[in-house]
Amino acid sequence: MKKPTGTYARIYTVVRRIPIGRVATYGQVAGLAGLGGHARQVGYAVSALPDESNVPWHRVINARGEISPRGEPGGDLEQRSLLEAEGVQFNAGGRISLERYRWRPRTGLP
DNA sequence: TTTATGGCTGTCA
DNA sequence: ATGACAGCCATAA
Repeated sequence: MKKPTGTYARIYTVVRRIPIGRVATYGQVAGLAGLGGHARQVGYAVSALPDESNVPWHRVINARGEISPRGEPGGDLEQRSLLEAEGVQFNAGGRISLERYRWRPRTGLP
C-alpha cells in the first residue's frame, strides 16, 4: 500500500471501491476516506475530478439520497443518467432509496 | 503567506 | 415535511 499524499487521492480510492448498482453519500465516503464527517471535502474533490479519471463520481450523492445541483447545468442530469445505466432506480423527484442502494462496505473497516 | 470558495451535514423552529 | 444557520477542512490563486 502506498501513502497517497493529498486528501483527494484518498477520496478517489474510496469512490473507486463503490460497486456498480450501488451509491454512497458524501458523508459515507468521507468516513471511509478517513476524513470523518467532513463530507464537504469529498464534494470538492469530486468536482475537481477530471473526465479521464476512472472514478465513478456519479455514484456519490448527498445524504438526502439525491444528486446535488452543482454549478454546471446538465451535470446533475448526466449523473442521473449514469446511475440509471448502472441499474439504479430513481423515485419521483429524482431521489434514490438509500435504504436500497446505499453501498455497505464490509472489509477495510476497523 | 493569507483569503475566498465550496457537488455537505446536522440541528432547530 | 420544509426552510434556515453555522461549522469543518483542503485546494487554488
